[in-house]
Amino acid sequence: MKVSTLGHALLGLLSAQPMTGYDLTAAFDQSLANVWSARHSQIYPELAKLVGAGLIEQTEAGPRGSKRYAATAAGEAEVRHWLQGRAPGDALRSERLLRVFFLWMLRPADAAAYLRAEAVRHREQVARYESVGNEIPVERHPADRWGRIALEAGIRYENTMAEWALWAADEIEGGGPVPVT
Amino acid sequence: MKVSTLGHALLGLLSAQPMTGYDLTAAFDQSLANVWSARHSQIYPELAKLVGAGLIEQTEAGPRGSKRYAATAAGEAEVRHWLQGRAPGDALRSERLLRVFFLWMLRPADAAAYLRAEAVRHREQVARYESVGNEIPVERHPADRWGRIALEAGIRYENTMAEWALWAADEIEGGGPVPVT
DNA sequence: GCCTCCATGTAATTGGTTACATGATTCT
DNA sequence: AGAATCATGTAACCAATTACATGGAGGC
Repeated sequence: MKVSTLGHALLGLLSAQPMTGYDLTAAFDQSLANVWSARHSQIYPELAKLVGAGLIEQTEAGPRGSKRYAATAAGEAEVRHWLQGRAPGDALRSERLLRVFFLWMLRPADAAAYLRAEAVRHREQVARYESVGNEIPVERHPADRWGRIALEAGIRYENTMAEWALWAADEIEGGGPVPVT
Repeated sequence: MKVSTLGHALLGLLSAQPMTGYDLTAAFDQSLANVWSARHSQIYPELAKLVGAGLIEQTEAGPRGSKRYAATAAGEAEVRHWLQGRAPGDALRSERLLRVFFLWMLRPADAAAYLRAEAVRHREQVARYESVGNEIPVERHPADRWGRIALEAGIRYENTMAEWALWAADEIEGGGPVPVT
């Protein structure tokens, strides 16, 4: 059975604690949203597949027809195996960065304005991340610690991009036509 | 007519100079590969759609049945419009970063090893980017300059992630159990 | 009674990758 | 003659988003 990235993410979450599809959807909307996203319409069918593969099992049936799942031993083993296998190349796919390749089509002042607006957006994201970080004071589960570490990656990434955007804007607007060599 | 991101990328490339589908495929394999990727199987149908929408036109028929396209005035206008519209949120979707959330399932030493290996991979990518940068000495088209600027973003990004990964590894291995507060 | 949140599912469509398929030109 | 490269296309499949659809439980 081949398990998708979404499948591995669900298995990882369900290895920390049993959850319903609804809870999992919320997890993807909150902490996980910044590295991987998924809608409930993708999650529910994936849960059914994982049950079929014996990687998770339903542990409880609650009110409103809710179903709580937990990872089986096989499921946890699958996550560990995934974590130790080769990670993909993961070339970043960014429409925002793609646009940069075509900024020569705008007047330099407009291109610089675009970049400065980008810097602002990246800084705003830093602020959002930092407020997320402040709202999780206590660590209940070891997983929380890793959430913080991933958050730090996000903060550093956004700060780097903000700095880059300002540098690029100056490069274009201030720097004169073309500094060959 | 709604134009996809791929469509805009093709329009942008064809605004710089007329090219064949083969040439465009090569462009996506080289410089553009780091921000957006596309295979020929996606490019050829998209070109047909853009012709249908009047955004590009075939300017020349070469040997081996090759077809050269250029952006029309409407096509160039569409790119400029796209560049000035709102860029999407573009939350980074990274399987490599997703894994970090589940590293609590490994022994700390294994988790740290994973992160140090990540740092190495990011540094390797920096080296690759830098050699790409050295291989484009002269700027023929204004677009080349923007390619360099985008490349700089890639270099800064990879360096940031390498530093973060080393920091995280130390945090886990050296830092003791849990630094609450 | 009404609104909000909890809770689960399916269908349609788009975007993207992998695989299948073919053939012409150029270089050695 | 054979290999590499140029060149274009289609089909099948997978991943992901948006829209459709339904209903129960709890709070006001």
